[in-house]
Amino acid sequence: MDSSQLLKGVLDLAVLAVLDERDGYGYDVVRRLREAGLVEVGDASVYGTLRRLYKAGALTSYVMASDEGPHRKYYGLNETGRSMYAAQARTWNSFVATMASLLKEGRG
Amino acid sequence: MDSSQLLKGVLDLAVLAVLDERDGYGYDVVRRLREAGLVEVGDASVYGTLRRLYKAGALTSYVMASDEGPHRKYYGLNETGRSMYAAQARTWNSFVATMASLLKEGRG
DNA sequence: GCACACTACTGTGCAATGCGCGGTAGTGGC
DNA sequence: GCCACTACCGCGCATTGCACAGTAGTGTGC
Repeated sequence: MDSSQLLKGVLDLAVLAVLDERDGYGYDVVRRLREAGLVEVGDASVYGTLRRLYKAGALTSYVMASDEGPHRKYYGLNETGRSMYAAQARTWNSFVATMASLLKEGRG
Repeated sequence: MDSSQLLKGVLDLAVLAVLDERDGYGYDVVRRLREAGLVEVGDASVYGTLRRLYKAGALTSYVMASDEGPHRKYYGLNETGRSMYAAQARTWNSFVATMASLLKEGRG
């Protein structure tokens, strides 16, 4: 198992988490995820996730010019996105708890 | 997000965990996972995972007759399986920790 | 002795999603 | 002009969980 498989279904949550902290554009989200420890995340995955979340109505989007390169497409959470974030965080936490109890039994 | 996506890449670990506790056959593993809280796990997924892990050399396999139905194909961890289990558990735990720090930042 | 339910395993095809790779563009340094 | 870095997008692939259908053994009710 490399963590690429672990990301399945959780990348949405991770992206929602960084955007909940503050709006960001694709390249920036990639950097923030990597700094947070998700070093193996691919840029294409993040762009794809952002587009998917936007299409799902969870994100707002606005374009801004930049001094240091091409334009940046910023994304931010809207109400739908925030409740999606909360719901997914809950699901994730209970899932983690379930896994924790499973793993403990064989080792405690 | 339904937890089916969360299972991606983690079902291996979950199956290794229940087999580490004690040998089991497919149907039994499904039941134990569901009792542990993974209620949405599909039987075909578990059988597929068992076959995959067996093919990867992580499991031993032996067939036993049963009083209450057809034969049962038992699976158990071998050395490879145990080290795979330990490695995946470590990866999982550090991944969970990374996610936890990500989620915390946006909420206090 | 036949239909049915429950146990137990298998195969096929599908859908979701992360990724590698390559392509397009803008800005600045040499 | 060429290259590096920033920034974004599209294509096709691999993995993997699942629904569904099928095979088979055992016991129950009639």
